[in-house]
Amino acid sequence: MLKDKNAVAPHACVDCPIRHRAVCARCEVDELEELETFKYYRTFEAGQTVIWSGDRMDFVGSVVSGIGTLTQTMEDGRTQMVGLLLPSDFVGRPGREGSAYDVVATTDLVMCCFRKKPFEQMMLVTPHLAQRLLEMTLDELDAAREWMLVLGRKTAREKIASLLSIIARRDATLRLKGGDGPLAFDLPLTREAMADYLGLTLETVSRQISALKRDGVIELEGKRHVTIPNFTRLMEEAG
Amino acid sequence: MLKDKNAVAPHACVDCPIRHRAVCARCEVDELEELETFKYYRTFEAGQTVIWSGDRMDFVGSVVSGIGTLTQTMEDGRTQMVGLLLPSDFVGRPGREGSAYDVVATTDLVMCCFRKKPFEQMMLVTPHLAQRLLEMTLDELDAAREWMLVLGRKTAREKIASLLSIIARRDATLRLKGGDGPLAFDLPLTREAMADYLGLTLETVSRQISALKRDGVIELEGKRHVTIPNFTRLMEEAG
DNA sequence: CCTGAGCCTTGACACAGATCAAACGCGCGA
DNA sequence: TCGCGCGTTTGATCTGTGTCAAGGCTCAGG
Repeated sequence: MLKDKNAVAPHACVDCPIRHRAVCARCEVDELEELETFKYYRTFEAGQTVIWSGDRMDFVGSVVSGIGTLTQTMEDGRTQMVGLLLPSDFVGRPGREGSAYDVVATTDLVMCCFRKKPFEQMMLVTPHLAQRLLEMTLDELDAAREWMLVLGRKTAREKIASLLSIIARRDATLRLKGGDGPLAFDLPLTREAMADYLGLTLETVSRQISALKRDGVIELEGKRHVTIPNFTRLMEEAG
Repeated sequence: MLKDKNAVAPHACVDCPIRHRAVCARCEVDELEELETFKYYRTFEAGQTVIWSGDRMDFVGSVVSGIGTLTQTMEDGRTQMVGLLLPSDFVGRPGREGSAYDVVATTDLVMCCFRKKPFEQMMLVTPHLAQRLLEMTLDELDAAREWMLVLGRKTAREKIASLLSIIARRDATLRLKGGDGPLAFDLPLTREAMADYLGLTLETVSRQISALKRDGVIELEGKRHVTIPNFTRLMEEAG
């Protein structure tokens, strides 16, 4: 687990893999240089908690690589995932002291962090930063509302199909291959994490995945590697 | 229903009831004057559709008075409400052609609209506007995520209690009375609309409201007027 | 006054998904 | 190599909520 903990050397922003999709996407080179004066990297191992809900946060930042989750928990332990953090996604809210959610690294995770104070000040005078953050926030709001439909109105089978199609689509765009042959990817989430995302129990998740496999909608190799022979079929199953 | 259709004379922004909470909240007087050059009012009767999902939208705007809803519908008719529009809430997304949701007036509704093109251009050069919109969008995102927990993990009874406490709290802040005696308000939604918000059927909503009444958590006068004898108790029921 | 249309309530029953329980399989450390 | 732990699968049963159906209340219009 420790093997490549230090493999991620801090890079210059201009070489950053998320350069054109993160909050800094619209920044000019001189603005990037300013950002770099208060930027630092942090790495987390799979399973580690990045921040606890309510904890003071003195940074904001972007996911560079790996996958994280945003979850809310009730006193009695019921938990609901409210966001999936993928490379280029933004964490933290300018103008707020604490975190509203638990943030957990699902896989090994690298984050590009900015000290909050200077970031907030730079936002006030750098429209490129504020504009991009607004755009990203509006996209996240759309995604959250899409997810409300899934949570409120879809059946367990449709929920699983929805999740798979979202992961498949993201994966396809990340790898930017236009070829529409059978899609294949590794599930980045455990059955339990999927259950938390979908408002189900892990047993139901397992059963519905088995059912989709039995019905030929998906193929499984091991527990995690999924291939989608017919994406249209999957979309129909998702509603 | 037509009685006060024209009672809402266009007002000057400086006298606007939502002056300090809407998207224009941070604008200076000269900025308000610029906004007024491309602003107009529209009124809708209860039940009327403001925009259909997918329709081209040539304006953005704020709710001045009344209540509206944002809903998504699946082909087979299942619908999920994804947002409640209260006075000062913003409708529409700068930089997008069509509406992503159905927007419906639940009560008679007055909207302050801005032609989209000039609004977008003004946003680019007016940080006060963009900053405030970012802040409002972040708040909406938090509300949506809060709602995801309700939809995914709460029981029918908890869902109803959550909805009632949200409406009660908003109502209390709108009327700005610090007094914490028994709260009372009129439900602005039909049972069916509540069901759409909560991911339930209208029968279940009706049953759970009856149960909360039977258990003394709420009191009902007619079908719509609710009083909360003990707000803490209601919060406990909401989880 | 009657009538009909919305909206709401209540009951009986069915079923999707939760809960409880057992066992599998794979990887890792001893 | 064994054995343990974690993630997963599968089975049996229970239960909360959906579905279908009937009837009530209230208000507007004839």
